[in-house]
Amino acid sequence: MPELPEVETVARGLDRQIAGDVIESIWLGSKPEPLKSPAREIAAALRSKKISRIRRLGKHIVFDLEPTANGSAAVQWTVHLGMTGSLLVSKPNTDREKHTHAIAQLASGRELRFVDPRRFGRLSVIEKFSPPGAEPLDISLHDFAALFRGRKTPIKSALLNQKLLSGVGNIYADEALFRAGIRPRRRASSLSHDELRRLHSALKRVLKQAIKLGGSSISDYVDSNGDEGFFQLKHRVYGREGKPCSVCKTPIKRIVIGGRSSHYCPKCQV
DNA sequence: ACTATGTCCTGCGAGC
DNA sequence: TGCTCGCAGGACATAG
Repeated sequence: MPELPEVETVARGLDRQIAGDVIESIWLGSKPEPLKSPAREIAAALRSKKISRIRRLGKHIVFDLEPTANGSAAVQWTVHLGMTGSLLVSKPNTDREKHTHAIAQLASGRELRFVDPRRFGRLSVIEKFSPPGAEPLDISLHDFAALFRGRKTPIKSALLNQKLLSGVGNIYADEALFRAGIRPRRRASSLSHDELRRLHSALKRVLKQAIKLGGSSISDYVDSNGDEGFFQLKHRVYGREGKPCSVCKTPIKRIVIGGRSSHYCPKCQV
């Protein structure tokens, strides 16, 4: 589910709501825990910590925790939402949703709940998190072009490779390729300079617009308030198989690339 | 080093 | 109504 715009929306919402709050304690649920770090390490690292800020790096939500007086080092708590994860700020007496795997009790009396039906999400504690790839909203055209040099893989797969770009997912890869007029199966190394320029610009444009609209709510994505996004209304190809292209009316095609469904207009994209 | 494929999990909608 | 199948925003491990 959550790609860069959705994760950005959640992180901004959390920063607005709970930055400055203190995690009094944490409850970690059930057997196959969605944890990268050991449970006791996470619990110990979060207990009594003040959250100085919350932000997005790649598709990760990063909580900066202030060091405590007894000299413990400053650490970060990272949350990856996987396909179906959500982080919700709730009143403590509200019903616990099914598939709630972690709850942080905050000093303000609220709770931060991690809910994830498919359990692909991950929680972890780390000294300083850094995403593996470049930040799509910041990367220069020069560096962007260099990412794809000599790569035989389809451009769609390259866009999804988090070691190249951190944050692009299936929806925004398809939407950016449509806006740039490039077919998803094209070999990454085959793109001309002009195509790379268009893709670089289209990707930033689509991500920024999606952030403005609070992301795409396809099935169960909601932000930290439980509110839906609206960018799904702006999708031109994703999820529109067989429907007419918004530009030329040609039916949108759906193919599978690297195991991921990929949507494009056979006339507008070359 | 790079690329393709399978796997982890649960839920939902389509089709029979 | 109720079953089975395919599919779903992601990211890893593994094999070639």
